[in-house]
Amino acid sequence: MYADMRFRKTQSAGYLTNHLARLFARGLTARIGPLGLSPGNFPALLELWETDGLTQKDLIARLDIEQATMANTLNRMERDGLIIRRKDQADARVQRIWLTEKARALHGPATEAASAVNAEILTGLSDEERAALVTLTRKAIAALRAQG
Amino acid sequence: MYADMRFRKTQSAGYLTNHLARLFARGLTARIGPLGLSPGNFPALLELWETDGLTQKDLIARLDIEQATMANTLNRMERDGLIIRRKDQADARVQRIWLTEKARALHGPATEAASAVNAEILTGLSDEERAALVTLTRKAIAALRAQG
DNA sequence: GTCATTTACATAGCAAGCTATGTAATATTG
DNA sequence: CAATATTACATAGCTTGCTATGTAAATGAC
Repeated sequence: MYADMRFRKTQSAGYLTNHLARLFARGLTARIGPLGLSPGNFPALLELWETDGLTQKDLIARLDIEQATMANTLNRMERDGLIIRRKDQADARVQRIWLTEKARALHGPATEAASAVNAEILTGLSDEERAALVTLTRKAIAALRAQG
Repeated sequence: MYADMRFRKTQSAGYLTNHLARLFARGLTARIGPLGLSPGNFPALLELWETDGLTQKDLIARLDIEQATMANTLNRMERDGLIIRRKDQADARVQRIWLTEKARALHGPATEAASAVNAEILTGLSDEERAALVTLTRKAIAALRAQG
């Protein structure tokens, strides 16, 4: 009489998005691992390639990542020779994050690798479908940001 | 003369999918935490609510999760009183996974919570857009599965 | 100007993903 | 049937996300 209302993973945006995100992460790990990078570095690197010398607070504001997560990621990046942290002159609480020469040199190869992963993971979709997926995903995120 | 070809996070399916997946995970944690569940339990629970007494290998095949990840998740679920593991009669290498009464009782509340999170995170999208997001995401995943 | 509050960051500890490797039981092979 | 290979699972150790909490510096209140 009534439709089957069980929860179906193949109809759940949350379930599917988690799965697709893991596929992207696997692909990115494979492609940027040889460069000495891991997926968690990527967000911070993108911001710093654009604007070097940001503070941890700046990065957090741009990336929707928790402060503690960023602090730990920056620790690993410093350990791996991608950044150095220098105290801000005006405010001793603030650490400014500067890319090393090594990290600057990885800009081209790393973003090319990321683009390749995007193409690879979305091989099953047409150009229009890929554009739609990007637009819808961005729209969902933006709506949440707007309302808080 | 030429378009700016920098990698843009707002145009990257991988970047955006990772972000959206984190938003789903945060929402799910908030909603199912009070039930004594966490997001990582959900995939295994969905399969076991459907078919109790699966083996770890069965779960892995259904979920595209690595064997070691599943073993650790099952350890936590056992610790938290959601499952028990019993040796298979025919093959002593095999552990069959059985839901506890507690876990069976959570079927309704947990799937309702997950549905609520899906609705909540996608408030910015129309019904048609939500359906399109689900379809595109599923299609991308399916294409990768098909080719291996 | 001192005391309380806020800010910026660090640390501890857990979840859940991964790869690599170990181990016991079963299956296969000569 | 003994030796080898394979299978099913466990364990170690890493990354990256989270919450909760600690700490030093700067700011604000009186």
